[in-house]
Amino acid sequence: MAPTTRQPAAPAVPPRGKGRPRSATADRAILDATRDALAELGWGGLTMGHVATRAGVAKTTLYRRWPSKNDLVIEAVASLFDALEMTDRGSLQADIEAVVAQFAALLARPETQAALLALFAEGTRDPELRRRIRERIVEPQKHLVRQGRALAQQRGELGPDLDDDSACEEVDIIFDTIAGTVEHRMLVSGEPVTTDWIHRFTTLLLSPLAG
Amino acid sequence: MAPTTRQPAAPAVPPRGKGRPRSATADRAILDATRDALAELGWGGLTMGHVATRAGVAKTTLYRRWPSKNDLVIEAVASLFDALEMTDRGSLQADIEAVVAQFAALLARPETQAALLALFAEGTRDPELRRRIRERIVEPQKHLVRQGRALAQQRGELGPDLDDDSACEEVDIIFDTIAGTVEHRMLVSGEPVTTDWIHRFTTLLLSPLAG
DNA sequence: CTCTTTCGCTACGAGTCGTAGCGTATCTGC
DNA sequence: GCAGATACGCTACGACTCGTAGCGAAAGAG
Repeated sequence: MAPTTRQPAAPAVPPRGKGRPRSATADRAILDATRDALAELGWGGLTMGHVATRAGVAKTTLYRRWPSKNDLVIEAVASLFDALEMTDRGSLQADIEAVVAQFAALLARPETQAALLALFAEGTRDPELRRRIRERIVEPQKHLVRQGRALAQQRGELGPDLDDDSACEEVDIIFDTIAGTVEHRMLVSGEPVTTDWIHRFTTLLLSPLAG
Repeated sequence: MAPTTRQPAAPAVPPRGKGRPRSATADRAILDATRDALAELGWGGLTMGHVATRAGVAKTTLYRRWPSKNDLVIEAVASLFDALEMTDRGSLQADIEAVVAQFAALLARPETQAALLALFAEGTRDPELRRRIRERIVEPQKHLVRQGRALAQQRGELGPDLDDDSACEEVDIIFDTIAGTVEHRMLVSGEPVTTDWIHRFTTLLLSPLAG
């Protein structure tokens, strides 16, 4: 596998150029085929040729849009995470539990499991890929933590930020704890994340406030 | 990549058979070469042929011992985790901080990073591989949690187990939280795990006891 | 010394990778 | 309309990796 990952991947809005525009249908077919193939074959079994055939598209067309498997998969997976959202449910604990439940449901999907960890694995060796993962997948999740924090501050459950730096670090530690723990339980330990487990975990997480 | 992962891999103690015994030197050379190649090329760049050449061994010899890349890597990586140990430092918090520091140092090694996540990724699709990972890598770590728990109970920092089931679940949740959080911070967020961060994380983790 | 197993070496078919060249299809600007 | 530009599907290619098979030589066991 080459260093890879240089291009900014397929642009969301193709620049209205001169010649024949790229087929949006093909884009969707390719990403759908990628997710299907991931669920069925896993990361190691996913081949560009296979995706192309399944999408009813020439292999060349894949490479015109995404220069490597990483770039293709990151786009196919990232869109799944767009569904995550933070809704005001009246208390910090309830808000967290709802988001964790959404996150767990996402990680239960077969196409998410192998893909996410394999992307993380490649990311440890490719700083550019890691940057894209953080930008496209991790940051949107971290945003949920900030939202929940702001809501809790409005309710008076949390005090206001002391300074920006420590607030930022606190968001980081909370985020790594929630995401890391849920991922580890589901993907490594391979045990289910039930509502009961979520409740106990969230209680543990919030106990500094209770005391 | 085939389903793989059927054989119990190379036996620790070769059965004293009749003919020429397998070279223990070759075993060590192969595992060392695997770790080196992992650090240098990552999971995707690691090829059986490359490992064989680097170890000064025929490719056939690799396949006689480990039937696939997974089996080879799991053995090469698992031995690194044997170094983790729990020592009595006088308090639960100090004990945890010491173990987390060891764990973080291990995850900082380049050969551990890509390999661990790639193994986890394959494990999501291969139950047998996941079982071997849990047996060879996860269980030894979980044992540290049980040790720390027992020490804390001796000191009176923790009450005795109520029943076996809930104790077991508590060990699970603690373990997933510690391992998941540290892994997520180092391997996904890509941020350093300093002694200061460890202290703050451990304090958060133990706050239910403080209150 | 013989028997058994492992050793390194070479070669093989199958599969994947990423690229190049071709003729065709489709959209834009004149 | 028509010319230019671009994307399309298709085919073929060399380079690489995979996992296996067959060989003669080496090394320990009895």
